[in-house]
Amino acid sequence: MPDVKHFDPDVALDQVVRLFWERGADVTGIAEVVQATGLSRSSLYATFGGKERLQAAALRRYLERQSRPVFDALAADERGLPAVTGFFERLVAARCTGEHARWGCLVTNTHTGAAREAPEVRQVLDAHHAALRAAMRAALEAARNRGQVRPGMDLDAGAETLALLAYGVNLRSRAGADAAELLAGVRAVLDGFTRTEER
Amino acid sequence: MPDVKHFDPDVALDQVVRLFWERGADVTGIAEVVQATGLSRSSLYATFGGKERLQAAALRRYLERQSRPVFDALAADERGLPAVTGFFERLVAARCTGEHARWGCLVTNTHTGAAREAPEVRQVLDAHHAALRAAMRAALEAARNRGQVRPGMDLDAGAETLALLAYGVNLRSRAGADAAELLAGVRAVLDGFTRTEER
DNA sequence: GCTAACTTGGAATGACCGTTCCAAGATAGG
DNA sequence: CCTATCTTGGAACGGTCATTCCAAGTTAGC
Repeated sequence: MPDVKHFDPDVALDQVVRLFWERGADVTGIAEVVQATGLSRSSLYATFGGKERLQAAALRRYLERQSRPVFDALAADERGLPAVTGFFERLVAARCTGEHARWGCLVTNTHTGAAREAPEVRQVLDAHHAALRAAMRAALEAARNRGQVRPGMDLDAGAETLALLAYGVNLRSRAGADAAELLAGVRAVLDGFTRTEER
Repeated sequence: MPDVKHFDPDVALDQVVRLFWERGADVTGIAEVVQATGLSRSSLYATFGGKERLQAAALRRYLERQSRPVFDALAADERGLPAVTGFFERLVAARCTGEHARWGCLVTNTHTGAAREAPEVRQVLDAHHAALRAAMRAALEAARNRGQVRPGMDLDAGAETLALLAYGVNLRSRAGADAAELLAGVRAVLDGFTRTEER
């Protein structure tokens, strides 16, 4: 017989994601969350718990809605190195232009924040890293099967490299890095991974 | 005929650097700075100005005292790729063990913080990136002169790569990344840069 | 030892922090 | 329509934020 929620928690969480992503969770007060979502403090706390739990929820949402689809597409892409190149080209474009320009990546940003040590948060950071690495690894495997990759290459190490590179791109983009420079940095790695005929 | 300072501003700033580095500038209150330095609020504000100017000063200090010496040593190292390898080995060791373990890099951490858009701060971030890239570029040049590098490589792009990689290492280390994985990621890049005989 | 110039400790400021609480409102089953 | 149960708006909480201010203390030149 109870009353029912007067709002959609899913929509609200998406708005929180945008807020934390653009402004940074640490420097965003509950008052701003209230304003952005239109919820009252009561509803917020009743639905999501305190700020730390809200931040963890937003982070999980970001991973599922923003990162995961891209990772899955990369892992399923059979083209090999061109798939990796495409991934980074889209990444740099998204980080430097469009509606999310200079927002960086919420997961990357969280690495340096205050919540980084909270278990609920750390778990998402690690899950993100594992998923990114796995996708890179899958793409590199496809590349090797197509003979695109230099002989004897360690695919696990290469996947870690590409993941670290993505973090670097995300980080620098938030501080205004030049898109062309980021792309050049990406290209140099992939050139090094590529099998060369003459040499 | 005035009174003279009862403390050494240089020592105080070093203590602030440690505090901001370990805990994060955004979440560190002035009260903590007062406690760590032993100064009074009056002396703090009279000497360094407000928090934003203090943060910029600490960042400059970090760049000069922590980063610059390492960058200079790298740039002056004539060994080529082994110099780069050594740089990253020491970096990973410093980030994952010892008294600064899991602190990350103050400059890297600042990329995602609230002060990242303040001109005084942005300037240091850019200076850091330029110095790091230049040092990497110098090391790669030495490597090419010694025939260690694969033919036709773009040294500027390679330097950007290595800089981005360093940011990735710094970032992930602050969230507890495994040293061995980080080193593997580094190795894969350098292997790709290396000239190979047979192939 | 006097005084002008500066520093220092510490109280006070108003704004904002995350969180709690409660009275009033809304809902659905009986 | 009634009532048990949940939601909602909004006030209120104690704490902390960065910053300011001032009276008291300290110094160096005269």
